[in-house]
Amino acid sequence: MVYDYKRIEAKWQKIWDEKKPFEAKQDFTLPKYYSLVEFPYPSGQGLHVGHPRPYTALDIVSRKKRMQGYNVLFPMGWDAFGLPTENFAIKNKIHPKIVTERNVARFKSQLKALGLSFDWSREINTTDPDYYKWTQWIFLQLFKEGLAYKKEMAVNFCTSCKVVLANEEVVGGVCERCGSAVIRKVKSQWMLKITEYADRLISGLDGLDFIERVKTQQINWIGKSRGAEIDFSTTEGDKLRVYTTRCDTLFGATYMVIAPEHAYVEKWKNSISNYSEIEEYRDQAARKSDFERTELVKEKTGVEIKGVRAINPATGKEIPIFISDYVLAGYGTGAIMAVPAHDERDWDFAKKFGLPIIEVVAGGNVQEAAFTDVETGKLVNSGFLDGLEVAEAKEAMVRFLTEKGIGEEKINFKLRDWVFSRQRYWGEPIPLVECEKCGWVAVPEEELPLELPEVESYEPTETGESPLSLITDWVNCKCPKCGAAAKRETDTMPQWAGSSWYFLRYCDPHNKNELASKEALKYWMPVDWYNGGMEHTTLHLLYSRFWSKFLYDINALSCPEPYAKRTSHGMILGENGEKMSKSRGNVVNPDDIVNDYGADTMRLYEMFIGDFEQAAPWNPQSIKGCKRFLERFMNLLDIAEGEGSTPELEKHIHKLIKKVTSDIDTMKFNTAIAAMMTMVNTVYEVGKITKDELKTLATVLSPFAPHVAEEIWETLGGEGLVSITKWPEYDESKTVDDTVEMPVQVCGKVRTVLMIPKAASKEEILSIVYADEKVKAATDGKTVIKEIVVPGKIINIVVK
RNA sequence: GCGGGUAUGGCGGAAUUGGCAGACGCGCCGGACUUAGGAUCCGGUGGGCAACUGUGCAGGUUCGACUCCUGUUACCCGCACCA
Repeated sequence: MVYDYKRIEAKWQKIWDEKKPFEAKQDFTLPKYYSLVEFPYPSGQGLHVGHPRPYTALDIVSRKKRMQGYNVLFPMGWDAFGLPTENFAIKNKIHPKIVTERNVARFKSQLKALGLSFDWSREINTTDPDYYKWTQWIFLQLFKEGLAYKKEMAVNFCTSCKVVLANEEVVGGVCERCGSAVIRKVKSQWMLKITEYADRLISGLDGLDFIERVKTQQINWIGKSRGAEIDFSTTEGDKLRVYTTRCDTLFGATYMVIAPEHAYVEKWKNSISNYSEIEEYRDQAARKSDFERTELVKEKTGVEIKGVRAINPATGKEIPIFISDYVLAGYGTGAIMAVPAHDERDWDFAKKFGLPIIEVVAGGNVQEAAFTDVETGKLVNSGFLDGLEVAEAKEAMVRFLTEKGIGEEKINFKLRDWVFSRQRYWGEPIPLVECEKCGWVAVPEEELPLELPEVESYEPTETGESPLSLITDWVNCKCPKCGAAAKRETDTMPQWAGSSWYFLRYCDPHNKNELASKEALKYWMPVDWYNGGMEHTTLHLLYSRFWSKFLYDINALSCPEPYAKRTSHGMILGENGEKMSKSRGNVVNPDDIVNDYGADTMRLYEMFIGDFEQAAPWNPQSIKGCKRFLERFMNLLDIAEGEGSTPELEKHIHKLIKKVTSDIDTMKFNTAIAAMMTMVNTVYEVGKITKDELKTLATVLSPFAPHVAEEIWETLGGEGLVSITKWPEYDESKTVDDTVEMPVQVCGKVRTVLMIPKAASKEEILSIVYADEKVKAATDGKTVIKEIVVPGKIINIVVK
């Protein structure tokens, strides 16, 4: 039989389209399973072979769950707002809506060609006003609950393009497009108080089935730390407040550092004798991002503030104050007490500026390197703390600070609030109006969606404002509260907004009155299995958990955590082992693979390429192995005869079903396929198989290579579609062998392998072992010291 | 720099979680069929003639270590306005 994949795939894709076997049922009494993959950004380049990896994986999971009797929701949609589309629109003077439509059509046809079992009746698009109506609605609820606020924030601004740039568009400190200098310009931005949920975003992880590295990365990103805030008095009379996690080392604080943006720089202006020097340093620092500041730690920079000094409240000594960009304005109080003996960054700085290093925790040589161990050291040179362990000293210091009224215990988070404004066109308009009398007022809910107005040009304005600010008809409006003349917010939302709740919309995508009905949400949520890239761990995953928790708090959602299980796939790299990218010229287009080998081979290869969680390079040579396997599988039709079972195959088939069933659940798709390959090889060795058995094999194959499986199933006269037939069960007793191969070691070296009855006792095993010639040869004339027998595994005889 | 990962034949990877290292596939070598083979089928394939030796590197624990511990090197991902 010729494997005509083009004919087979077209045929079955058409049948699936017509019979719609993959649509989720609206019957809320059935056991449900919600599997989710991250919806793509429909870029102009189309799909590359990295996309189908997670899609195929969860398609396999979904197909198997469906066959196991679950009502499965496996939806797909488009995260279509964003920069590349907007930049393309600017360059080519095409409406981003048109660009999006075009890209979506391309993506969809590419996905369809892969035979993925998505429920296309629930397709969503974040740029659809019927969708973003609810994105805006959620924002308004956040606003009403006081979780949205305005704050002055620094943005990247290209002086030549006159455009606010995304961090990604700033390369090496200059504008990616024109190469001009990028400055940090302060703008008033909408912020969302995700920090208010910081604790719950940590504790909520507890019962969840997330892979461990996702949990730890989220916890570290939120960065909860227990420390203290301490007031240092200054020669100016003000108190300078610092945050520290090591208040036990207060006696060793020999200088202080404040962030360049710290408000006191301005406040102390008249007392600072070297103000111009300070000012210059501040301007320099403004040109660096937080990342660059902390990255280039090799050489610390800073300037002493001359004319103002601080007093260490523990020692009573006067100490100098510096400004330096290794202290970030956004973390803690924007000021630190520097303890060079016990902090590496302070140590580097102190060495460079010749500042005193005083040891206060014994255990290292602080003139050589900072001693940061908190487990072993004891306090010294620290008055009332001397002799205490670090943990005890922290407690004692907090008590001391509280009693004296110069400080207190303080919990801090690294997590920062979410900057929610973008000075761009292609995003959801922020539905707020600014009225001179009433301040910021929400657009009434019945006026949602607040649609994007048509503009002439998508280019941001000279001043960096969003292009919406030029549409005066749109900007000028009446205050919904008092009716006076007012102006609309012209910033739009970041792309993260639409993706922070899309999984809720899939539950009830055509609902006109709610973001989704309560019943649908209650039935489908939480998502049972969410797979996505590791790169989304700290932003998208936290943002969407934050929104879900908020919606739970306002009773719009009945579960506090949106995802019961989260896994992550590895990247597919180019042939050269590097990340696939247009600029590297190593991108592989799935269309070519589908065309040359067929979708089933493509799917199989993507799953066989390696450990699902690990990155793997693409290898065009290896693909044919998967195609050969499918051909050999199909050719079994030529030898399949009769009903019932073949004795030589029975055990193998039960083992196979067991292995594939559990391998899908544990994402070991590669070994599941290897087991199927071995099975086919075994059938050819045995030389016969019944039609019933081949039908079972086709059922097991069907989640992986659904088109071929349907074709085999139909040829054998199977009833209906194999895609929704019952997943086969296995008999545990038929998966165990009565005799096992056991390696026999002498002094840890394998000397022979013996067949041992499974039920044999230790004595019986040993009598078989000692009867063996090779064992005799290896132990002859030596004394047996120890005999280790691990039933079913290994025998080790230690001799002298 | 900070946070999270990874390292096994020529290549992708497997190893029941402390028990035969290299399953399965690619590639390669040999053979069959053939006018032909970049098709198919059959056999072989970590290194070494061998004793042996091999899981990034250096130690350690153990009857036994790819797996656990200590140290070390290299590479990959993220770092908040890319998605």
